[in-house]
Amino acid sequence: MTIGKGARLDLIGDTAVNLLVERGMRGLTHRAVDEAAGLPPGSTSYYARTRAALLEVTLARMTVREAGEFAEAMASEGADGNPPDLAALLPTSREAVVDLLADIVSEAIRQGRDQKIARYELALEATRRPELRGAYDEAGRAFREASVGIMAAMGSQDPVRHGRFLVAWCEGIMFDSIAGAGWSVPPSRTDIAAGLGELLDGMLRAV
Amino acid sequence: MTIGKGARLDLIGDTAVNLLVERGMRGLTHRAVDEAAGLPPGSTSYYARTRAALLEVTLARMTVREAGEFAEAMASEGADGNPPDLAALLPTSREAVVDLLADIVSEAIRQGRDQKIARYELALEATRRPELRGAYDEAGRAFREASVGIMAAMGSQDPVRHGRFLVAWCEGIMFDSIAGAGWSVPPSRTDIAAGLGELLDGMLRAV
DNA sequence: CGAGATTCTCTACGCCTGTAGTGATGATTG
DNA sequence: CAATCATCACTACAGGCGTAGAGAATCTCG
Repeated sequence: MTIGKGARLDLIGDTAVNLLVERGMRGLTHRAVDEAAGLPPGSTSYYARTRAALLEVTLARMTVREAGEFAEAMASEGADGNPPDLAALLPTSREAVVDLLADIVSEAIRQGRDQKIARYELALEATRRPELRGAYDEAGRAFREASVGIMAAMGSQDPVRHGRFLVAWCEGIMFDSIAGAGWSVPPSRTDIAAGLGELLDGMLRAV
Repeated sequence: MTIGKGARLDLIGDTAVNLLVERGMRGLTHRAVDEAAGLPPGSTSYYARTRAALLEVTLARMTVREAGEFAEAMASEGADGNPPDLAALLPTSREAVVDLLADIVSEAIRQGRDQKIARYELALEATRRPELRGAYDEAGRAFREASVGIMAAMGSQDPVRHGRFLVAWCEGIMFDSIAGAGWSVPPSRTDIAAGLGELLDGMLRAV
C-alpha cells in the first residue's frame, strides 16, 4: 500500500479498463496490460497474480474514476476534493431533477461511452464471479440511493420503487444508445429531458 | 444448406449460447463447443472456420430462438407455427399494453435470464465487430417497431420517441435485474406493471 | 556504509487458442 | 458396380494464456 505501488496499480487499472473497451474480455490479459501500459513484461502478473485479481483491480479502479465523475456532476464546485455532502445537494424540484439527470445521461452517452462499456463488461463477468459482485454492487450504490432520496423529496408515494425505476430508465437509455440497437442516432438531450419529465409526471401524479 | 448441416449448425449455435452464458466470451471457443455438444473434436472448427464465423452462428441462432419466443408471447395461440400478422395483434388499450409488457419483462427476468445474458454479451462484442452489428440490430427490430406501433395506436404525440423510450425502460429493468446491482430481489410483476402504467400515463397525458 | 528486507524484473512451464490442411467416409451418379 | 464428389473427422502448428519462482535491483535502517 505504499504510494508507489498504488500509482502502479492505478496505471494497471486504467490500462485494463481501456483494453476492456477496445478488445473486450478476451483482450484483457496480463501481457496485454504490460504492453499497453509500457510496463516491463511480467509487471501486471506480479501486481495481480491471478486473473481474478486483475479483474478486481480493474473494477476497483473503474469505481474510483466513476465516483469522481459523479461527484463532479453533482457539484460543479466543491470546496475540498471529496464530495462534501451529497444528500444536501440533491435537487428536489421537477426541473432541477430533469436537468441534472438529463445532463448525466446525455453526457454518459456522448463522452462516457467507454466508461459504460467497461462497466457492462464487468457487470456480465460479475454474473459468473461472486467475488466481483460485491464490489460491483457497491460501485453504483451512491447513485441508486440518491435516486431514492430524490423521489422521496419530490413526494413520491413509493420512493424505493420509483427511485429504482428512475435509475433503470436512465440505464436503459444509456445501454440502448451505447451497446444496443435502439438508435441510429443517439437521443438528444432535449429528448432525454422530455422523457424524464414524462416519467416523473407519471410517477408523481396523484394516486 | 442441406438439412443435416442446418441441424448441426443449430446444435453448435445452441451450445455456443449456453457457453456464452456460463463462461463468458473467454469460454466460448471452438473446442469448448465441440466438447459441450458432444461433437467430434474439430467439428465446430469445420462449420465455423474462424472465430468471427462462430460468433455469427451464435448470434443467428439466438435471434431465431428469440423470435420464436416473442411470437409466442404475442399470440398464445397461433394457427400455423409462424407469426400470423404481428401488427394485427398489437394491444391498444392501456391495460392490455401494461399486461403484455409486464408479462414479457417479468418472464425475461425470471425464465429468460440466460437468453438475456447471451444477448448482452453479443451486444458488447458487436461494439467492436462491425460484422455483427447488422445482425444484432436486425434481431430486436420487430420488438422496437411493435413498440412504436403501440404508442402510435394509443395516441402518442411522439410515437417514435415514446416507442423507443418504452423499450429502453423495459431494457433497463431487465438489465438491472439480471446483470446490474439494482435489486437484491427482482421486481415483482405487480411492481413492473405499476411502473409501466405510470410511464404510459406520463407519456400520454395531454400536452 | 553495509546487512537485511522489500520490491520488482525476467523467464519457464504446461495448457489452450484459432486456423488450416489431409485423409477417411459415405452418398450420388453413370 | 465403380467413379466422383461433398461432407466430415482428425491432426498439426504457431502463438498466446495464466501462473509461479528465481534472481536482480532498490530501499531501510542500524
